[in-house]
Amino acid sequence: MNFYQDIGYLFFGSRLKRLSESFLSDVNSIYKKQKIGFDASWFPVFYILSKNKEVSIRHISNELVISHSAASQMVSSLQEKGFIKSITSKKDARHKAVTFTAKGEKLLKKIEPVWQALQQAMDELANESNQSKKLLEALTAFENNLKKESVLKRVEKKLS
Amino acid sequence: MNFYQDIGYLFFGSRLKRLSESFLSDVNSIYKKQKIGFDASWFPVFYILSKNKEVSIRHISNELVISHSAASQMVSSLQEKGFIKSITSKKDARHKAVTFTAKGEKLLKKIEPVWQALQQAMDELANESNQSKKLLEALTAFENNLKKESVLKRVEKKLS
DNA sequence: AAAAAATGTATAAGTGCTTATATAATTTCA
DNA sequence: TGAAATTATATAAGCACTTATACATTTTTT
Repeated sequence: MNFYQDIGYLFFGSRLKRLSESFLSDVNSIYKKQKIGFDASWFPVFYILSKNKEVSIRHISNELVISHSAASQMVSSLQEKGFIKSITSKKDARHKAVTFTAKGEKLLKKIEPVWQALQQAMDELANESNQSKKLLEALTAFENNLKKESVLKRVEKKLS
Repeated sequence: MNFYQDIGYLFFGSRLKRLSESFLSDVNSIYKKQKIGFDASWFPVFYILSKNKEVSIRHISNELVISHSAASQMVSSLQEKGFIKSITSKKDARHKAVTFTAKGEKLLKKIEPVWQALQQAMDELANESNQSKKLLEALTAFENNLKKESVLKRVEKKLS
């Protein structure tokens, strides 16, 4: 049963997922403690709108590399809560022009200091050891290697 | 807007998740092409049962660091498909003793060569550059730093 | 030995994605 | 110009988790 030894990468996926979930849950605790009515899952859309006054749903889905459907659902949800509004574009009636409401802008101002603190904390965390400092770089390198040749092709070669 | 610059770790979670999903989807393509009726999501339970003849649901949830509920649902699903069986333990009636059926054992034999090939492919992938070689190590270091002091505490310090 | 706490399990409801499908608006091109 | 392809969106259904709840069994405490 030799091949079980280095099983690391076979459980890789769930390990990554777990890490990201505990991270998000921590971030939500921060908002709660600061008494800010914000949820970490809203971050991506708020972040994009903080940089672009007006975006389409397709733009959001492209930026976040999620399905259009997911982006559409995010926007619907934030719209129901009154943080953003979306109106059909004048120029191209297929597009929705998504923007902050006044309420959304106000919330953005409140959360920006938290993002800043979070950013600093993560930077420090990443610098605590040489290895974790390299995590983002390692991740990028790994992703790039995968682009060169997919897991699928790599395994097919072995099995044929 | 200086603090937006190095936003890397704020999108960290979704990036990890995406990588793990594309990995799992690739692995499923492999099973399909090899005409093996197996799904990547069954791997964790099959793997654990390949190492332990008999396990409890609680053991599965601990090993995989998922909720008991999730483990329970996995077992139910694999049981419905006829790959495993679970009977109430003689020694402690709270436990279920989960084991392979003959059908499950047979499938295990079929997938083991694929796991082996996958393992080799991932090892090679990890060795293609110094940086991606370090990915698992970097991940571990990062996790350990987080254990020392949570993101929550780190951010609270900054904000107070 | 009885009461309280801990442990193991199952199920319901919720979340945030996915794919599949449908519909409308625009662009391309024969 | 009209038909076909593309683009943007919304919604339904499914998936794999989660938390909350309930319940049975065992262990611990007094």
